[in-house]
Amino acid sequence: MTYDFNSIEEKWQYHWAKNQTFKASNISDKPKYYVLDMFPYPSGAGLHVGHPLGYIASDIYARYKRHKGFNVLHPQGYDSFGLPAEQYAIQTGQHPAVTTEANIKTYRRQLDQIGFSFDWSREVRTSNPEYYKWTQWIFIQLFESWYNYDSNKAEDIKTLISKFEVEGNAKVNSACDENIDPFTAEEWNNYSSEEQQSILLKYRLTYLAETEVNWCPALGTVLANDEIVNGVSERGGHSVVRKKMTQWSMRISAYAERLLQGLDTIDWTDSLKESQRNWIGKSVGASVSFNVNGYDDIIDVFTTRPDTIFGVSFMTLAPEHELVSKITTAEQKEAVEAYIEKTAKRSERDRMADVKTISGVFTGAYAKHPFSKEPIPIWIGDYVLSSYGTGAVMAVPCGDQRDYDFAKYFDIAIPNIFENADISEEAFASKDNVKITNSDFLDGMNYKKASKRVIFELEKLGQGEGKTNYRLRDAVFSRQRYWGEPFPVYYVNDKPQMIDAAHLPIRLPEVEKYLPTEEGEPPLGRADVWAWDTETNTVVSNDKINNTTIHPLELNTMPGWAGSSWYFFRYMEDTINRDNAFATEDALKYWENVDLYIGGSEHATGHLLYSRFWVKLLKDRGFVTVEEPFKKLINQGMILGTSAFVYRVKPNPPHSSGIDYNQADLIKLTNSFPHSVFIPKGLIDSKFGLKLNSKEHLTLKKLYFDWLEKNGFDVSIFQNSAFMLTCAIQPLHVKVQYINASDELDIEALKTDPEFGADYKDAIFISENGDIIEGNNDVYKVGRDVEKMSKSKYNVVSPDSICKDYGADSLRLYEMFLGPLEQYKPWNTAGITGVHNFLKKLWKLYVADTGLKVNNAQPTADNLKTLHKTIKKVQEDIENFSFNTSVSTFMIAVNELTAQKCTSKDILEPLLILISPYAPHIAEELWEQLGNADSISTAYFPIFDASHLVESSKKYPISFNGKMRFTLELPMDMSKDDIEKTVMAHEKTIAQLDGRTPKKVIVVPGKIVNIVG
RNA sequence: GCUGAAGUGGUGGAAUUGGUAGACACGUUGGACUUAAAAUCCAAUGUCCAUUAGGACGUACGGGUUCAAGUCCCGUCUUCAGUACCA
Repeated sequence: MTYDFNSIEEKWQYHWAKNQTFKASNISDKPKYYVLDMFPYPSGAGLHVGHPLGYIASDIYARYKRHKGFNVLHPQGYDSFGLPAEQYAIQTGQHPAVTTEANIKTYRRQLDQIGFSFDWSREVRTSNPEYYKWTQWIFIQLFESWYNYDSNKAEDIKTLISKFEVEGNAKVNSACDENIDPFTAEEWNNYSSEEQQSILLKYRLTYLAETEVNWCPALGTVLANDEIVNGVSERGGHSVVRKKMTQWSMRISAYAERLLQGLDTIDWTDSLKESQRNWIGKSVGASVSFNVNGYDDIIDVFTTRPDTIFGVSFMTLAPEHELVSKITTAEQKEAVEAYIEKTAKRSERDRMADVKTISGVFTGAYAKHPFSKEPIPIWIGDYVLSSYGTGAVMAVPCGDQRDYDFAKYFDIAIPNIFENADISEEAFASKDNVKITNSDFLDGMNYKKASKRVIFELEKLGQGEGKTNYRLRDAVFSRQRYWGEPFPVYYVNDKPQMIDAAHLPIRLPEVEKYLPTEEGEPPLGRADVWAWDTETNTVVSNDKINNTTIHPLELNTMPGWAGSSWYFFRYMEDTINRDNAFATEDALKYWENVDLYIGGSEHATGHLLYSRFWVKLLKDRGFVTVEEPFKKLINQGMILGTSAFVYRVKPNPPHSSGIDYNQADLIKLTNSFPHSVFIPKGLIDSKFGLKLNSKEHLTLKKLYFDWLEKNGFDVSIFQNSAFMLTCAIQPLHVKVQYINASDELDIEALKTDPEFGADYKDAIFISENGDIIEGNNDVYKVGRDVEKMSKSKYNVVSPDSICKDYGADSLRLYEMFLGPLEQYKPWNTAGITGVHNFLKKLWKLYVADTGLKVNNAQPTADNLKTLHKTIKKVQEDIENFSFNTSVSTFMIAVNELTAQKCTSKDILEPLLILISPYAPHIAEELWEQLGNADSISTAYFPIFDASHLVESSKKYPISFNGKMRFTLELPMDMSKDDIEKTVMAHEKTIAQLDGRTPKKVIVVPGKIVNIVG
């Protein structure tokens, strides 16, 4: 019997599905364990071999945990709202729901064939109305919440209203918009309902606000930063400007401190926690208010260096700062407006990245220093971002390098307030060893003392206070797109109103086109049936809008991260119980949160931060009991493609002086040279394209000259002159399917390719020794380079073909074998034969041509040693997520047991359990053949017994000055002194020393001997 | 720019707490089997010098600590990712 992986895998995949082998139960005596993958966006291209990497790792872990006696929840679903489906809809007119459904089918088929132990009964899709009903519901909870810093949690907005009714807003300590006017209880009670709504919006955890976006007037839409290349839109190259737009925002900043503190309670990598810490960006300092001369306005700044306040020689506002237009003097108006227009065209990322170009304009206005009362010139500069802090800085050139460069550039004074600091070349930015001088009451103080004093003095003046600032900004939650969750929001007199949760979901309306409207409204502006009837509580036709009972609905949709910020709770609930809650209390209580979460590091500051935010809100409002969604998190790396290149050479027109010929004619002829000639990478000369007068060069030259002659050009004029024929080289991607393990191109396959064959039909390939390849006389070697897998680079490898040719078990093993899970690594299909051969060897260990070989033979000591060192290593590896080394360990075990001719069931049966998380199909099959009725997934993991690994002797490496010269086998229990004596007496030692007396002999028992001298 | 990560043979990678660098594979070369090919099996394979014995060099680069450094410390370079509307 041979290893027929295709039928074995089909058999077991069918078996698992039919018997619901991996269905999780919410009632169990076993301890629970929740393993989750970041769910995929179902793209039209289907899976490539890079996608399942993390899923294989989590599947191994999930299967391992089952062997270890856990009740495992291991679900999967789809993040099925998103831009690509919408782009496709715009191009083809097909409804995104239709293409998404088709894509999901493909994904499911591809995932199924890899043999994952997913509980598909709990699948979720974010674009399903039964799912997004609850995304809308959570949005309403955010709207109905405010953040109370006194209780340090989110509370029902009703508790805020009660406070307002009794005591106004003076004592309210909450996360809210800046600059809210104070009011008394009496004033509050006299406000109109509309005025009250406006005020409450400034406190709600989701609110409407003006935010800046990248607006592309030509496309009539907002663009993401990465849709903008060099300041213009990626599609079409249209200009983009920054523009303010009213959008929903999430007050995530309210949770900044808790998001920061919570990091200490979760088991994530330090690097990931560090990125979140930096993203949250806590800094402690002071806010300082500067009065603007001649106006009532003040400019608030935040500074981490209040101690340097006497070093301020100017202020810089972001060009978008609201005061700029007001305070700019008539003389400066033109320059300021020109500058603002210029910066509106630069993306924020550009502005942050570019620190070399210094630019700015003086507004003509002055602020008053809070202590010295000196006038301070107010500038604008695009190095100040409106979205960070207050959009204004007090510039201290002697203590901040950017301020210093700005001051130098514009010739602004740089007063030195540091004792013994040299600021002739650069700013003195250190906080250590600071001694303040020229600073009135701060003279002689250090950073800490001076900062404290300044804050004290500022508070006395009422011009500032100590303040903690976070870089974390509130998250914009509106998207001007079609394919996302609709908001459960309608507008009465432009004031947003929530639809009662009882009437959810609000389903996406039909539109005839997925583009923005001509007026620049989002695609939902095209819907005809998109108004809310407050009497029937239904969505009705727009023409019924009367603004009394029927009102317009919100036209924006929610962003991609909305649905993914809570999906892990949905899986906890069985599908049948999902109607009345996002998950029942029992389910939430049982599964708590995700024990192991695996996904890409690109989500470090997006998804992973937003999810934590929503979970904290849901906890505050009493819907869940956990503070953090993901206890342990592993980032998997990316599998990159190994692109293949062929190199097309084209002759450059010769250029020779002193000969009479028509150069223009020659160029024309050369450009129409009809042959496609390809040379292998090894023959490329960086200077001339080909090595001059080499064989391949002469081949090209002959073809070229023949062509010239055929067209009536007399080539003899070049024969005797000293001209050089150089060529241009053009590397072209070719499909990696046509490349074998030795980087050789299957020329025939390329020439008959239905897609590109025509381009290569008459191509001439030259081999490494310079000959034209005809038939099988030689091979063409391609060049290789590692790039991201992408359709356009023809380096995409599909798991379908791998499963068909080698089997899912080979794919699973190989993906793990490639290297550490978290690392980026290139895929090269050639290497898969290694693990495939291993599986064949494994099979042969159990099955001979005549049938099963396994018997009840007594295991030998060697058999037991091999088995137990494998148990130990594999268990350690899985627990450390070091899956690549396990695969090597299996190979070593099988090699050893094959050499030992082991047939003992006592060894081979437990070995199958060790391998089953990695290669479940072959393990199940052999397990069954050994006579087991139940699935191997229910078997208990073998117990490691250290007694089988005890060694009596050790092969000591004997080093001289740290260099290993020979090894010596000595008993393990030999004393240090005896080891030294034995080694020193050894003939090889004497030969090495050559009569010298060693200065020192280091003996580390069980490890090494090092002789120095 | 800022933040995070990575650099070891021809290739993917291994190396416990600082203790024999290159496990395990791929590829390559040679051999067995075969009419031949495939499959399978065996052997060699970091680079350089040497007939052998053996030696020198070697973990991105430059320093340092140590009996001993891929591993620890300082500095430099290169590559990748994120940078708030791709998911």
